Amino acid sequence: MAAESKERKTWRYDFAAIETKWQRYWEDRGTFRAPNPGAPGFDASKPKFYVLDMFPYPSGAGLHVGHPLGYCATDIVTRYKRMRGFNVLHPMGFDAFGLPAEQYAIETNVHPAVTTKKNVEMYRRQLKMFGFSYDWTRELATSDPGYYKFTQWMFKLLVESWYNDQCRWTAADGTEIVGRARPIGELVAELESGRWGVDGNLDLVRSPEADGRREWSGMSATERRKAIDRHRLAYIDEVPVNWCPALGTVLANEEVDSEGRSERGGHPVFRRPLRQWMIQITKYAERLVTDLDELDWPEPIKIMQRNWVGRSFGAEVVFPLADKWRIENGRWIHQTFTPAYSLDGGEWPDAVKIYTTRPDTLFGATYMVLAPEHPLVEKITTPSQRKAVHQYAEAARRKSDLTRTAEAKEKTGVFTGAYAINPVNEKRIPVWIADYVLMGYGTGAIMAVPGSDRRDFEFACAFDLPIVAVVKPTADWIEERLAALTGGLNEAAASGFDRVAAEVPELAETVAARRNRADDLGGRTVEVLRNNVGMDRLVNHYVRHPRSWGEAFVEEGIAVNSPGESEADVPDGVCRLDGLPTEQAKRRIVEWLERTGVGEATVNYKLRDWLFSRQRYWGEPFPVLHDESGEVVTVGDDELPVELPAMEDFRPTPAPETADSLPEPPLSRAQEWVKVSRGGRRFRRDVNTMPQWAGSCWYYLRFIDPHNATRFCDAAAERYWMPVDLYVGGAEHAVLHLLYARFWHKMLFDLGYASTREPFQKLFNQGMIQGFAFRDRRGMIVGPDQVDERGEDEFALKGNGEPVARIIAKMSKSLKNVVNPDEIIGQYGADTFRLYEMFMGPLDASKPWNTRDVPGLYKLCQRIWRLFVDEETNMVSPALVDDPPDRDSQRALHKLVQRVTQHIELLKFNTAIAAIFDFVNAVTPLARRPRAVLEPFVLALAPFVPHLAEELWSRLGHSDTLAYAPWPAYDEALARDDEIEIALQVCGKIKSRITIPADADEKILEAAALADEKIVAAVAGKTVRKIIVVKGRLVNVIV
RNA sequence: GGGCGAGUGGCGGAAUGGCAGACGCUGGGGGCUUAAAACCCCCUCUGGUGAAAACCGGGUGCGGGUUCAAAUCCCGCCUCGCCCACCA
Repeated sequence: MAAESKERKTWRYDFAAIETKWQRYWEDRGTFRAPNPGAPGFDASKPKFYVLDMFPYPSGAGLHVGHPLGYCATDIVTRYKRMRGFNVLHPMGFDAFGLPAEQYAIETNVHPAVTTKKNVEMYRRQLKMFGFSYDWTRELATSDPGYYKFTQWMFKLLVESWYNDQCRWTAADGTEIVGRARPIGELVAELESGRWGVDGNLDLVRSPEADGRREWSGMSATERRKAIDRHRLAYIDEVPVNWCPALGTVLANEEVDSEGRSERGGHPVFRRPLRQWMIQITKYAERLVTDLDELDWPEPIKIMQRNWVGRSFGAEVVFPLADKWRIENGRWIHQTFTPAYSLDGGEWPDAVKIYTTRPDTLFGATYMVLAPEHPLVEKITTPSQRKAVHQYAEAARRKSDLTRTAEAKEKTGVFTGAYAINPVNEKRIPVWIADYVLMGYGTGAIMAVPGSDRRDFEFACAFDLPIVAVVKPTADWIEERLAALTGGLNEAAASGFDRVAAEVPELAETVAARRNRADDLGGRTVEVLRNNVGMDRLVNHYVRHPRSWGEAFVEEGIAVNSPGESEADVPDGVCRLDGLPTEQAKRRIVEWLERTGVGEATVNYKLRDWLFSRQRYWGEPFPVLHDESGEVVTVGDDELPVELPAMEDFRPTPAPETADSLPEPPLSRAQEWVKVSRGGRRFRRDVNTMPQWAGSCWYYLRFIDPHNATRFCDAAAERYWMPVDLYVGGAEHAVLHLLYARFWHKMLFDLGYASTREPFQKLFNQGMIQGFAFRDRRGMIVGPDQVDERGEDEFALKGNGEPVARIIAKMSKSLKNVVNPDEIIGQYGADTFRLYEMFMGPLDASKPWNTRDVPGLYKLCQRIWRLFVDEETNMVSPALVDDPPDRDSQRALHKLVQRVTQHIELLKFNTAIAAIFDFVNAVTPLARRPRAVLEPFVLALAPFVPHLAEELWSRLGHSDTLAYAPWPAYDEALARDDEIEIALQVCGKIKSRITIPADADEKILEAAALADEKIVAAVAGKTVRKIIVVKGRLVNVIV
């Protein structure tokens, strides 16, 4: 405790000794152990609070200063809630499986199990230095077999369940839900009983007399298995992957550059289909969107999740192929089916089904486009087009998604030679293929409405296809377009404009006249045009000649160019849209589509099924076996965990750089492990592993009961602790982790293993801690150690003095601006570090680390220390007295407690700490500081600087930890000032200030203002028209 | 291209319709000290007038608007950051 100075003994604030002492105390006594219900020491009378951090991925670099930002915040909340009398669950663990560990292991040639263990130890040691009040008995790591045993068990649940999307049920909390994951046995029972059948696509058919329905009794064992497998929540499908033979590994889209080469090494990458596990997260799309409404999450995160799920409302419409179908008296007749094919309930043969969000624009569909991979392409392409179509489709297939996107500027495509019939106007329209249509969204085919869609417009221009406007543009849009077309005198704009002008003579004349006067053609020109030509003529011109205007009107508006309501010569049964605003037109056309059987309203989602296999070593093995015929069975629960085999060589296997080589995951080389026999049958284990997300999908549940060997978590404990009341982490997980975990939780909820519909009730995103970096004249990055500060915002290179610019950027090795928390703690202590990070600014803002600011917080710790401890004697300061509190120190205390309490609740720690500064500034000068004021102050300090607070608490004579001491109360009346300063304004300008009793009412304030001599002077000679009095703030005199 | 967020002193930030710049850092001045460190006190948005006290004015990215009153609300623009990106 004692730091000895050279000349005389003083008893300084010795953070190192204090922090070590109290960390040991907490650890030895198990101060922060949180018992589960029923366990010894559990107090059922207290409410619960579950505070969760996003657990770290233990990388080789160790903790950097960004990690503790969120952890400091949750620790403050945790300690505060504990003192408010909550049972608090606050655990920590490690997301220890995953690609970076494997990559690091490959680079350093050390086994990932070894590096992971080492890194976890380093992280744990670093985390403990901060004095976070985790219940360390609950620590877990996702790579621990005792943990992934249950990850595998949950994967088995996915395999052994299906999603009944027609199941209406009431959850225990009373909510009505449509759709529910159920054990696969329930589906089998329905099929076996004959109540349900399947159709040709193996979709479920529930009505007994539906067309194409196949009965269970008439199916072979293999067919039955296929039908069942197709409905499992986890299923196997052929999915294209980015296969890089040279690296011997499959790459994520982001790891492939736009040239189709690997980002690392620049080796060729091939798109190859691979049999992989997929998870039907899409079944939960609707619930993942609607359940967001009741969560206390930042709105931007909710928006991101909604966008990711991408729900849209529209219609599916059938476009029959022209050489197969004709229409007679409103009835569709197929050429070859005799008798005429019945449409009731069945799929249309020889027809293209499209999805659109704008069914109101159906009359403007002048051609169609299929994705190059669309299954119909083969079938409909005419012989003369076959070669071109093939080439195009093949080229598209090789391109990665990224490449396709990168080339998005130029529209490309090929005509198939086939025509389809637009069902609303019975026109023959050509069918094209183009890579701007994606197989993965909607039906993989579109109707092209170049008059109402930007991409279709570009395509129609590129290939000279007809463009029909079906929505009347607004005057605003026409003006904007005109301004763009006539803007300035530049040639390109003018030539675009000339096309319009050629057909509207008055318009041309006006412009020519102005052009001759060398006037500006922007701005006012539009005004002149509007007056000379008239907006109606311009709007009508667009409706007749949209192409001339160079851009499509894609917004909503009034329908045009379709049969109108009042037109007499329209045959019966034709849909009339003209004159209707978009919303009504949509409703009318959908009704028409459904009545005539060529379409229906549908909901579509961008969300895709989740690709769950990775061709990597360092992950959870799949708990499944493949037999020689390809049949898949799950292993028994008693065989879990399926342990990852210890392999000397965990590296990927490079393969020859040919397009037909296939990835060989590292596990395939563990030959003894791979081969399994059961009951005389021979099986092979799945050699893929699960993605890193798997372990983090349910770790918050394992924390509740981490040592349970028989169940992932005790049911009663789960009911007690869930949901997580506060979840803090970085925004980089806004979509994927949080969406996957929500899905996973809902699956467990449906099957009765989780008691809440959502896992994380409140979410908070911490901002990023950035760093300063320096850039010299040539743009090279220079480390801060080589830079001198020359003056205010002026920096120069050490040595030659060349000026450098300071930038704020992410902390990274390449910018040489990473700050190591160990160093800061070594120099100033954990309490100072915690204060600094919390005082930097709002928790959710990104802000730059500036080590220069740290000593200010260190000074605060020292000042607090001296309030209590006499440095000469190492005794409690003589200024600390047992007097009853005087008004000033009492007010300071109540202000402090009020502000700290309110700001902790709002997670505004920077301003809470400002309140602590204010308090210290207020009581430092006092010669006598009452114990009744300083004791509660220590308690209010405890969440922020727990070590210092414990030390002071014990020096004040308490023998027990303050971790469970009741949080100090405050009285708003005692926190209030007796007198306050009021601003006096004349016409909103401050002219004077007065000090007046805080409770002065409006009348007194008004009178005081009018009596003030500066106000009297300012209003002299004018009539006072009005006086606005804001109590406690200001008086504004209007003259 | 779309979505989301941000822009306030030399710096981090405070104030979410009511006194702009709380609190901290940096810098400057002073005190204590043989001296230094530490510590304590004062000043520190800006222009003008003034010896000074003080007084007058401007100011929250830019331009407009609403209001007695705008950093805060509305419209338009600029810059930066993050996420998504041909989603029909």
